[in-house]
Amino acid sequence: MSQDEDDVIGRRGSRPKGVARRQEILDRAIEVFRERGASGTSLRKIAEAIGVSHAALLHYFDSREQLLVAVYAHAEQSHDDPPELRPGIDTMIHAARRNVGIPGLVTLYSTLLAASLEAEDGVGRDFFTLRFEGLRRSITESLRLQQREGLVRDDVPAEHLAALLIAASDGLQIQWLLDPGVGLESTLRTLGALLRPRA
Amino acid sequence: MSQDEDDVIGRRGSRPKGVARRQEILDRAIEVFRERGASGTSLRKIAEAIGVSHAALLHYFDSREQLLVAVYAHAEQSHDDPPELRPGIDTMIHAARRNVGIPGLVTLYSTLLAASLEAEDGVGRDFFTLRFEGLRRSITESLRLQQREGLVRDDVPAEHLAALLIAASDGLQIQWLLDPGVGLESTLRTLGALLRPRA
DNA sequence: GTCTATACTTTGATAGAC
DNA sequence: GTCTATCAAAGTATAGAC
Repeated sequence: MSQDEDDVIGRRGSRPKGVARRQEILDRAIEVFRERGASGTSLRKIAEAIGVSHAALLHYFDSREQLLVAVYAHAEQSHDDPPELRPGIDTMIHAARRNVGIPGLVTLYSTLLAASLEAEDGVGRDFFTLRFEGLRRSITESLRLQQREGLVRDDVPAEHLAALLIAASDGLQIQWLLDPGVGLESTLRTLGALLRPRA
Repeated sequence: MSQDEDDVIGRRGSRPKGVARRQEILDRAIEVFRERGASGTSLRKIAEAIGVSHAALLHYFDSREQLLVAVYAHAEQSHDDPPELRPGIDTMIHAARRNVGIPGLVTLYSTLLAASLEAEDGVGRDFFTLRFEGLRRSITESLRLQQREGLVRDDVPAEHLAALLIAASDGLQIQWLLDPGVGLESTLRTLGALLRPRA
């Protein structure tokens, strides 16, 4: 495998082109998306808001989709990792509470995810496929442990619970974006109650 | 209120322009989307597949978004209504089993939903906001009844369960589109198990 | 290595002919 | 009611300045 091959979030192998400048662009792009989402964010608008030409952006990112995925991935990475929480309902609640402060990034996530469904392949498709695989695996593993410890009901398969946790989080965020009256955190807590063993 | 005002799925009031031809276009458009989703479906591609000019499509639909929303709404309406099922986990499983045969329309749904999140207003935004409100209300009502009948555990609020059902269905469909190995129906059945009272 | 300038192609949308 | 012609904006690609 070549060292210059791209990975899913657009980084290059051993010879990144302009790591520092690239990071700077990424940081400023996140600021642009944080409030207002990806609404009407053409490559040219983003470039204008950052203060460069749209062609300069394409010097660091091969396409608009790659830039957007990199922005989301970078924003996700820069989150404080959950404070000593094992993957499960608590980490999802933690993420939800954080996300209510950055609706633009939540919108960006949903938009990129939907766009990735339409593509046969591409950066977005690979990114989200790997993301879901990784999430399901780690949550399943964690839930299985919690089942053995009596913290989670063990009469249902952990794989299903993991997929349900992720699905519920994603789906609830969408409902919340359309109607902030939907209680994101409280509804997730109810899901947590469903997971607890029958006393 | 004017009779010519559009409703959310693009129908007009008392003077529809070309109802028959419009339906014909809608039907053929559904066929186009059924297999391959909205992937690369520009207005011109759709028009070409149907056999008209792209301007002709815009004669019946004010915009691309309105056409797509109308296509999805029409496809949804033409489904056989659930056979005597009250809104709840069973109707979601019924819908999921149907959707596995028409992945293109599921993709279209997710795409339109994500696009509606980015718009301040517009046809899509209104359509999905009303759709979720209506679904949550009818499912909540139905679940509350089933709680009284002892079919659903009553130690959690029915409103939360309704939102969770919808969210889980939407989220699982996305995971399933990215990885058909995800058991759509079986995972929903597990959610159904979580809803049942503790024997 | 970094970026501007520029041009190519496709898109959604509009105007007006028939 | 449907077409052709046309538009502005978009994503993308390339050439070359510094």
